[in-house]
Amino acid sequence: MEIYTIRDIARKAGVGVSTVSRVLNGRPDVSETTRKRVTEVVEACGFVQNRNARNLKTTKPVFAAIIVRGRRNMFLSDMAEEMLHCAQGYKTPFIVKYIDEEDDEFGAMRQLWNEKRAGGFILLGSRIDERSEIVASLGMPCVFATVDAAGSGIANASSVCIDDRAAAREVMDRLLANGHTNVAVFGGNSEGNDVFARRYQGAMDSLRAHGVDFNPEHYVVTRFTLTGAYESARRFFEGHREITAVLAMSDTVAAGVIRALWELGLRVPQDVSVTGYDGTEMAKYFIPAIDTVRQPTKEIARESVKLLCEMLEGGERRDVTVAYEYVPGESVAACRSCAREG
Amino acid sequence: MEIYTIRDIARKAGVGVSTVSRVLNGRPDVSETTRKRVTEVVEACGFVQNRNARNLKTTKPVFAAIIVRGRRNMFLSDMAEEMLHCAQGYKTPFIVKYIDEEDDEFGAMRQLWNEKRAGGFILLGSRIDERSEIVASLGMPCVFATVDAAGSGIANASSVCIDDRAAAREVMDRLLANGHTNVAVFGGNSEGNDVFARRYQGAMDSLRAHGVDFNPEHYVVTRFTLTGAYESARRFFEGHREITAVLAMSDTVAAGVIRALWELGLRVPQDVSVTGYDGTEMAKYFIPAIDTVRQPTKEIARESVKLLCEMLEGGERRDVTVAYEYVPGESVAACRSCAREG
DNA sequence: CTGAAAGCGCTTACAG
DNA sequence: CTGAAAGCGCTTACAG
Repeated sequence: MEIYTIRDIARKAGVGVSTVSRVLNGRPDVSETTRKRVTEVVEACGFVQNRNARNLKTTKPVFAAIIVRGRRNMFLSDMAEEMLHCAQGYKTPFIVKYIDEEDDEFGAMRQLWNEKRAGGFILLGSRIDERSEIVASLGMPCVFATVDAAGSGIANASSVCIDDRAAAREVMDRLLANGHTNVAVFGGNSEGNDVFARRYQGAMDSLRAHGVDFNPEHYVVTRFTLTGAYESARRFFEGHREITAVLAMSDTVAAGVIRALWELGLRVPQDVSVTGYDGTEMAKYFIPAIDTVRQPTKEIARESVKLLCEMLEGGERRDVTVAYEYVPGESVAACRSCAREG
Repeated sequence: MEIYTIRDIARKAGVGVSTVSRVLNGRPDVSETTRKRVTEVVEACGFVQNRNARNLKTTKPVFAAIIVRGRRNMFLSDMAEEMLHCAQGYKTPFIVKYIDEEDDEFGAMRQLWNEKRAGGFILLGSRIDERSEIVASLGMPCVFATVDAAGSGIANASSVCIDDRAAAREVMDRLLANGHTNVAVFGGNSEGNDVFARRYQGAMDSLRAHGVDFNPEHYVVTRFTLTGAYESARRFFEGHREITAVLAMSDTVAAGVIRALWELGLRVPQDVSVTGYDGTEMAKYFIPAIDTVRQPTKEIARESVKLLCEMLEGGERRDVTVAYEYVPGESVAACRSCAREG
């Protein structure tokens, strides 16, 4: 099979290359006869446009790009899919760019921007730190999804998220209401100013409000995979049988923890209560179903797309908070070994 | 922030564009002084190459591309990652291209080939059907991973897979050995000649060998998601309480089925045994852990990469069969309601 | 409605 | 070791 260029097609159809280009791009200013002839040749040859040449030449940005960091994260991939779905209602075409967990989303933005392909970005699974200065320097509309950009001071960045601090506080409130005072928290790095830090703060808010002390040793930094969480939990519970509840910062982590407890002979929720976060399919179908905080995927997706399109047309940056929902599962129960309070 | 081109860098550094290009691509034929000067300017400007221009110009294929269809499939994404890892041992750079479950992997190949970017392909989550003619017509080395291309007649396609038919047969043998004669099979479309058909055949082989009849109603075509499997199972078990075991064609499907059974008050494995397929993390951490067939990810990845590189250097097509392994879990038990045989 | 020409940002012989 | 020039395959004013 040969590789045809637009010139080959033009020659075969007996027209100029500009005409072929017009047909290919569905421009209206081509006669029906010509269009038909060109189309036939294109199909007969199985011609495929070279996107590199196209993108090189097309200098005005025509895309909005959704950058997803961490392709293994179902919560994020589902969100991206949802965004693509919402985007159909707008004139701007959206593309999704998946990058590795360890890759640099800001570098990816740079690249896309440099190729004048993207006029705006939605960032999923990103965080706001020193490196996000690049967002400010690029100067084009960006939306951080599931991350709060309110205090970031980036003039061109909006954000859509739930109130993570309040959500984590509510989760801890519920554990405390069930009599659990020896709670371990499994999450990401709690320093900085990202979602994990916020959730950590929320959990601490709750404990503080109830006058319960928190032993820093009970904060476990874990990878956000089943295996990672499982191993962290196995290690942790060797020496911490006093714990009666675990607040995990993702459903995946919660599942890994539950399995580890199960192997240690501790039943959930009878012996230990465990909560998750995100509201994924997994939380719903795991046995026991995991109590979790549902981040409203569809709504975050819809708002993010809307916000970006607004900004693309000159709108101001905004920070949108959407409502989270505590979804009861089967993984939390009243503490049996604890003295009843109140 | 400005967009710089290679010309801008050349001007600022007081050299020609060719020299900048040489530095950028790490060519040896540049003096150290010049290299240093150029590098400094590049960094000061935060210059990023335009890949479109680069790829347009670079006409000889330099990549091997791994095309993964279905990004939600952990089994496949893990495999792709593993392949990338193995590829580091070879001179050919590999790239991964994720496409949607519903997208056309052959179209993606065409595009990549058309842009002269890829000199060879590994296909993950593909199938061999009429449309795979395009593979033959492209004529470049291809490897189907986890799919058997032995009978495909495609002269440029190798394959690496387990013996799916034998594996499914072994799974069914084990269920029969546990006394289960009323087994339902949850899988994909069993027609055609792809992995699902092979697994189906394997299951039937076993039943036939043991003289057990199979009611076609007990073959359930399901989506390969937790929700899809859950819903199929809920529907199916409404009217099929005679079933004492389920052979599912993926771990995800098995998990969805187990949850559905649980909600119907049927315990796994006490009331119903369930087997999965693939050997994923999920199977290991689910409660109960799911009996499954482990496809040796690392080995399939390694063999696929090796095979493609061989072919790229003129080697012949080959079909490699790697050993699968039945991984016992906690989801299969002897049938209680069945009359003991033998 | 149509075509010839310029140019997008690179790389790569080619000549020095 | 270095630079000027041609050209990758498109699109887009521009002129007819």
